[in-house]
Amino acid sequence: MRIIHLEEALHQHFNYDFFRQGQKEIISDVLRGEDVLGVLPTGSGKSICYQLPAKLLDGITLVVSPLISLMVDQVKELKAASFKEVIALNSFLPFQEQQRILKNLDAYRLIYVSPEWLQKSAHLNYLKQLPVKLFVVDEAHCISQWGHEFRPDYQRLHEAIAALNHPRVLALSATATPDVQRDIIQSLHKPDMKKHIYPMDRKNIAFCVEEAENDQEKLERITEIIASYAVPTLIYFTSRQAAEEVALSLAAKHPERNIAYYHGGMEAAERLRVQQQFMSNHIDIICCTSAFGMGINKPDIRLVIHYHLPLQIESYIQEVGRAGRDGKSSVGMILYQKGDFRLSANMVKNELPAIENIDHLVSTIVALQRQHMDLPSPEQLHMLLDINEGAARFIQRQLQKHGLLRDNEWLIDEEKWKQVRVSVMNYLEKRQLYKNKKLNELYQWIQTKNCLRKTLYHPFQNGFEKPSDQCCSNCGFDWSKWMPSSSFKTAEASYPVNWRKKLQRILHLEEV
DNA sequence: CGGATCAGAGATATCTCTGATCCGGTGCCATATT
Repeated sequence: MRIIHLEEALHQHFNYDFFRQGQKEIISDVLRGEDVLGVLPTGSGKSICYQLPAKLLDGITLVVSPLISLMVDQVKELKAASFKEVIALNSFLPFQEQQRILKNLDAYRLIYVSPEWLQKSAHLNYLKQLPVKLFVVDEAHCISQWGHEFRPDYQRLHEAIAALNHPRVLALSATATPDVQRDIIQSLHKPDMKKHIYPMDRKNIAFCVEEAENDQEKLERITEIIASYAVPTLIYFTSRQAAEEVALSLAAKHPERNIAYYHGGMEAAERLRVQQQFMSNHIDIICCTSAFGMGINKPDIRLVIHYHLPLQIESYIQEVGRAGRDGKSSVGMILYQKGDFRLSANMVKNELPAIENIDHLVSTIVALQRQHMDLPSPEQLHMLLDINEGAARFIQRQLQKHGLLRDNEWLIDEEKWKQVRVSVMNYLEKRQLYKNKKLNELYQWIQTKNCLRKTLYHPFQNGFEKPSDQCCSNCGFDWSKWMPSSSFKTAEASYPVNWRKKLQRILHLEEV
């Protein structure tokens, strides 16, 4: 085999002169044919870890990506860098065009797909005819965070890997705690994955936890803070409605700032616009749900405030990690009130079905079958049982796993259900316990009297870097000593009035 | 927790108020006829 000089290849194909931390080690292992789990901090160039192998391997690299918008960005970027043999396959492609592309898939070296797309046997059949040499799972923590309930096809990637005759696997993530790493490895059925784990602590972020009595007080605190600091800011919420409401009242109190909201219930075009205006500093504060963030690479976000708590520490690390990508001093602030825990606990609970829901489903299907009536599609499950969509997906996945459901076909009989009921019930309990454990970890962390930085990172890695500015509110964090550098100009100074008007229209604020 | 929604009671046959109850967040996918 020809000896490849990786630096030369990197220069030749991507015009970089040297590798960043971790890249070369991961790429060497991948080229050697190993299965690899790579956990690299954000902004460290994770995508090169599979893009360079895609150039060097004699075959196709398949990348599973969680969002269409991420795939589109990647493809655009690669094409701009004259890597042309790239395609993203998803529901945005017109049917005819997809058919045409599927018949000519061997024209590509790098193919992006969603986990759902990959589950269609017709799609997989096309891929099976190709020499797929590398199977990449980008943002691999999704396997653990979404795969159990929200997007169960993330837990079925191992089926595709087997169907493709076991190409080497590369799973990449920026924040995978040991719990998540275990989950990824187990779910992919690759117990011998080689781990390349790099620390994820962020020395330029100071952590600040403050307790408030109620929502009113939270709002007042945020109002004060954004009055003092005109910096790009994210405020995270658990409810879409709360995000919108707070955005509106902040906008009313701070007419000099450009404030928008962002959540999954908005039109795609609107979401894109808010995101782009934030990137270009036309918006400086976004009140958002967890929908905002993946793939956002704005270097100068200085302040990330949590108005509500996320459901696990992993989510918190991801969300706060969007601050200070440029290495400059930033703050992660958590505002909480005692009752917030109940909100989170409720969300966790609603994500899982009760075993009675499944009993009810089984007897309903059996009754319908007896009367030769039409059976509901699995997609209608949450309507039928009047449960959360995630809970319905959980049922779907469990029935699939035990052979009571195949594609869209119910294979239910009461005897079979009786046999597997106990194991489904056990799994359900296990998930509930796990989720409560994760929630509890976060809650313990918020309430600790010890150093927040140490308590946050200690369970996941050995030590952490000395903070470059202030440490945390348990180590004497002082707002008055925080001097964020701001490349940011307020919209008033740098943009003509019509921008303001436009933004106010976005916020549905009529001019008074 | 806080809000939205709903059922039932109250003074009167349509509405208004009150207390109980429920729920909140992430995104793929979809293939049809004129």
